[in-house]
Amino acid sequence: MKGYLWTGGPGSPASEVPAQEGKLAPWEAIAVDAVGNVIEFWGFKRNQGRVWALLYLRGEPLTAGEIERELDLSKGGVSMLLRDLERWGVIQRVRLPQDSAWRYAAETDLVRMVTHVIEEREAGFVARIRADLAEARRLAQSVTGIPGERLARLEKMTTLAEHVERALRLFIKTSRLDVSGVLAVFRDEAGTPRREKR
Amino acid sequence: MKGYLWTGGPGSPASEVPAQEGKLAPWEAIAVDAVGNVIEFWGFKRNQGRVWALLYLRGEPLTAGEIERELDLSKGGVSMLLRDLERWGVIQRVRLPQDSAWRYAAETDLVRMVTHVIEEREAGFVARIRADLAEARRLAQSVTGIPGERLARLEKMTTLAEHVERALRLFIKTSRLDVSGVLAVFRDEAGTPRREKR
DNA sequence: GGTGCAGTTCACGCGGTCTTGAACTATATG
DNA sequence: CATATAGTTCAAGACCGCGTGAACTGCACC
Repeated sequence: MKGYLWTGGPGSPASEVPAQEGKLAPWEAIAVDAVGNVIEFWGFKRNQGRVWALLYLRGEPLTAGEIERELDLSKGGVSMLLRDLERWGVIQRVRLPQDSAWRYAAETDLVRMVTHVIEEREAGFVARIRADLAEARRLAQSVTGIPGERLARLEKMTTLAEHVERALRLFIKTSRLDVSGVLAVFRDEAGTPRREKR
Repeated sequence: MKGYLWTGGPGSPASEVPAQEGKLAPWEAIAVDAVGNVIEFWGFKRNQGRVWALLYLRGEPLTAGEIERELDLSKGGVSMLLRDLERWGVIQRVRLPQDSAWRYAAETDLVRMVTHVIEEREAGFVARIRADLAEARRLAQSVTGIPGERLARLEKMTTLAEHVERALRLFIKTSRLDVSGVLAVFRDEAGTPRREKR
């Protein structure tokens, strides 16, 4: 896709790194970006992942200013990112005794982290979907003349949502994710003639 | 994060549907949109989900033109959406004997569907991340003076990625997702003074 | 009170993605 | 072969989220 920074050819990659790299070691940069990519893939902001990764790798709490410099972000941006992360329960704000500025530390218990996030984000969303589907089902049932087969499909979707929601809630409580029952219900389909693949 | 755009609350979802809904029954519209939202949340296009949902609910294969009308999409858009879905193995293109146009049918085996998608999308992505982290680890080890504690954290991240990748691959093979070993490794952390929430 | 630094908020612009619509190709039908 | 209909491709534009940077608040210390 983008590739207009490679005009120099494969010759000398490291020598002409744009400007100041802040202070990030190369290995840190790679790791931080990798996490950023995962997180983005998950539907969060890339930089949220990068900030968390930096804090996690460093181990010790950093100030907003340090993060700003290390990751080359703007002041305002860091502020918002940190606030988001704090709300997710993914970092913690700590005040060192003699220091005048806040510092931020990554939550290191990944299980707790994932639990938290699912609780605040996924669960609510899934519940919402489940409700919508239930509503659709209710409406559909109140109308005559709908082929039972279609209703069945709609019901299948609702129960899928219900199962997922249940599995998530259970995961939040027990930290154990069990999806065995979720998809089992749907192992292929009875009643519809299998189509041949083209 | 994204998600505050969907239709109204459970109160009046169907009442103020924009303009002409084509021919979609209200309950269909709700269900279709619900799926669209899920799919969008998952990182696909909203309309990909809507198209699949429509086909799934209808049961019988539809033509591109019908989809276009039902969901009020453009011709070109439908064409691309269908092609995407077909590549994912999420719908199938069928040619009815006497009909001159292609028709499209939803894959009804949800397990196979999810397997497919994970295979093409997630697995490759996770592998990529794993490789990046491994690279970072390699680089970090070749440099002296890095606190062992930091290396340990980096290693933790890599093994997490490895475990996830393994779990996914296993899921593709067996249709059984087992994450018990994935997060267990990370149950909290020794060495860092945890405590006090803000 | 004044100076300086930490942190927050927000309008704006950039960049990316999705959809459209029109031009084009392919395929059937008389 | 001519015509119509189905399907594809792609450039242009609409749309939307993100990060920036500047203005602002709050706080500490002199």
